[in-house]
Amino acid sequence: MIKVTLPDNSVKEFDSSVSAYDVAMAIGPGLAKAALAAKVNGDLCDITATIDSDCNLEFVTAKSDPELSLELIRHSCAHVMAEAICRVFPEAKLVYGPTVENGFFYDVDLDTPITPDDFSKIEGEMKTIVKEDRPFVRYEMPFDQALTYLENEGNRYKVENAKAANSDVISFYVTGSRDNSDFEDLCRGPHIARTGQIGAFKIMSIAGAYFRGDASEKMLQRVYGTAFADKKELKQYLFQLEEAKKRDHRTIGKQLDLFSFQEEGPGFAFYHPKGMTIWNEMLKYWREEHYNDDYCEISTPTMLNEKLWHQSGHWDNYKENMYFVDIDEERYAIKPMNCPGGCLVYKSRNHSYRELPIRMAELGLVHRHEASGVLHGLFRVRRFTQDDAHVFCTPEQITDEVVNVIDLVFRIYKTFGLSDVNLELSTRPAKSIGDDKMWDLATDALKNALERKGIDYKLNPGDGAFYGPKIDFHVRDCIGRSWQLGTIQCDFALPERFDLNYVTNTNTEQRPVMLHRAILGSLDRFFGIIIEHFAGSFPTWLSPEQVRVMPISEKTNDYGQEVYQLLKKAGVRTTLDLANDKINAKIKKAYEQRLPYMLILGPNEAENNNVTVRVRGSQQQQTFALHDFIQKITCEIQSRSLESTLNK
RNA sequence: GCUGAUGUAGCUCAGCAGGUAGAGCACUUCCUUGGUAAGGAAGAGGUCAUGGGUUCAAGUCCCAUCAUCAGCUCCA
Repeated sequence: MIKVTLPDNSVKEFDSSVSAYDVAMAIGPGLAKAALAAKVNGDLCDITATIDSDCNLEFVTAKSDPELSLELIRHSCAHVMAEAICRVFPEAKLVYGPTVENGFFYDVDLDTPITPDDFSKIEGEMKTIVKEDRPFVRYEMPFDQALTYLENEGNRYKVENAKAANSDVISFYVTGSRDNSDFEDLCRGPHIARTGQIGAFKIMSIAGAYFRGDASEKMLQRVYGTAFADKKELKQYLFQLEEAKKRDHRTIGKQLDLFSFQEEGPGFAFYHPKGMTIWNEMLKYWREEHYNDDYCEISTPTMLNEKLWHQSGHWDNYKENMYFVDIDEERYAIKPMNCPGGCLVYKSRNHSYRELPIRMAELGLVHRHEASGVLHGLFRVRRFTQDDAHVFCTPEQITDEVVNVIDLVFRIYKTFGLSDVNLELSTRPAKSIGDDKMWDLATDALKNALERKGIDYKLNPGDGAFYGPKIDFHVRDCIGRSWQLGTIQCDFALPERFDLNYVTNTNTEQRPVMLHRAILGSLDRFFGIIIEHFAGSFPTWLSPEQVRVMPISEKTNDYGQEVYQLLKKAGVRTTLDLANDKINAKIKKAYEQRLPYMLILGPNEAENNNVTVRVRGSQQQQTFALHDFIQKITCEIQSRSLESTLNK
C-alpha cells in the first residue's frame, strides 16, 4: 500500500503495484490549478509529481522518476505522431494512441495503407513539430457539448472514446494554441509541457488492429513508435532489439540444425537429429524426477472415437480446434488433450482408497488446429507434446498433492536455470459447473498449499476454468520475458462425466478429485524457450555436441581418433573434426556451433597423452591429462551443471 | 481467421527501366600439413513458392492460391 499525502493533508491510498503514472493521474486532474507535491508514505518522495495549470506534469520533477517521465514523453510523442500522420495523410481518422511497454502506438482509420516507406516522411513532420517546441495545452468541455463537438467532426471513434470515458467533463489537448487552430486531440492527459522535451523517437512498425480488439469491427492501421529522453537511450534500445533477434529460436534452430518447418505441414515441427538429442535429454531428466515422485507413466492413443469427445465435453467446447478422420463409417477425433484417455485408463479397473493418490503421467502428443495467423515457431504449433499428468485423489489429499507438484516444478525449473517464478491463483468464473462446497474446498486446498510453501502469489478472481480453480506458474527468462509454463488445475467435471469412482474403507463408492498438471506445458514451446534463454549455448548436459576433437594436422589424426573413441566410450557426445582445415577454421566452426568444449590436439598433446581445452565463452586454453578431462566432463554432465565445472 | 509485408542455390542475400540468373558461406575435387575466430584453386548446384493472365518477351507487371514474418483476435 502506498500512501500519498496531498498538500491539504488529505491522504490517498494506492495499491503497491500502482505506477507513478497512475498516482499522478489519480491526483492530478482534481487539482488542476494547484502546483502539487505529493509525499509518499510520509517521508518517501520518490514519487513526486508537480502539475501545472494545463494539468501537465512538470518535466523537472518528473526527471526524478524516469519511469514516469518516459510514460509522458511517449504519450506526448503519440500526439506528435498523430499530427504528423494527419499532415501526410489528411484523410486519416484518428482513433486511439496509448503507451505500451516499449513505446506507444496510434490507431488510425485510413484506406490507403501506410508503408514503411512513409515512415521517414512522417518522422520528418514529427521532427518539425518537436523543433517548434509547442506547448501541450489542456482545455475542458462539459460532456454533452463535447459529444456534439466530436460528432460535428465526423469521427465516430472519438465519439465512442468520449462515451467510454464516462465523465462529466471531457478534456482536450492542443499542441500549441486553439487560436492558431493547432492540432488537438481528445485526451485525458497528462503530457510533458512542450514538444521540445521529446528527446528521441522512431517509428517502429505498422500493423493491423481491430477497433476495441473486436474482430467484427473494422481493421485499423496501428502505427507503432517509441521515444526516449535522449538519443543514446533510443540507440541502446534498438541495440537490445537486435540482441533479442539474435536469440530468436527460429534463427538458432536453423543455425544449429535443431528443427525445421516445411510447407507441407504448417505448424508441425520437424525435429532434426541434434534437436532430438536435446529433446531426449530433457525427457530423460523429466522421467528421473517423476520416478522419484512416485508417478507412473501411461500412453494413450492419438485417435479415439468421436463419441468419447462428446462424453468428455470437448466436442461441445473445442471442436473448431480439433482434427477429425473418417474410418469405416466411424468418425475419429485426433486428441487435442490427454485427459479423456487418462480417465479411460483409470476406469479400466476398480480402485481402492488405499491406492490413492494415483499419479498418472503422460507425455501426450496432441494436435490442435490453431488459426494460421497465430503460428509462431515452436511457441505456437499445431502438434505438440504435453508433459501432462493426472492425479486422482481424495478431496483431503489435494493440498498435499499440490505442495508436491509445486516442489517438483521449482526443482525442474531450477535445473534449466529458470529461478524467477511467479504463481497465480485463479478462482471460480461466472460461468462454471460444480457446487459451491466443492469450489470452496478446492480453492481453499490450493490456497493452503501455497501458504504452506510460504509462496507469494497473485490472485485472479474469476479467472479459473469453468471446471475448477487453478494455479499457474509464470517464469521469467534471462532477458526478462515472462512465460506461462506450468499449471495445476482442479477438475470436477471429468470424474463426473466419466463416472470415476474408488471404494472407501466403508465399502461405498466415492468420486475422486482429478488434478491436471503440467510442468513444462508444451515441450515444444519449452524447447523454444530454453533455446532463447540459453541463446543456443546449452549447458553441457543438454548440448547436442558436448566435445569436438580437433587435430591440428593429419599427423595427429590418429591421436584424435583415440581421444574421440575414449570420450564416446565414456558416454560423452563427441565429434571428430578431420577436415582439411587449419586449426583457425576448425575453431571458428566449433564456435559457431556453440560447442561447450573444443579439444585441440597436436604433437605436444599426443606425446604426453594430454588434451588442450578451449571452454565456450573464453579464448583461454588449458591443458589437462586426457583421463582427468574425461572424469571432469562426465561429472559435469551427470550433475547437470549449468556452468562449466572444468576448474572445480 | 483478419490487416499489411515477404517468398531468387542447403544458408544469408543481390538482381527489378520487363530482354532467357549472380555473390559469399556450405558442398565436391585438387594443392597446402598449417598451434588458436575463415590457407589457395577449380567444380557442381536454381523450371526465381505454385497456378493463371498481360506482352514479341515475365524472377521482374496483374490476379488467385500456398507458406513465412509483424501485429490484431484467439489459446475450454
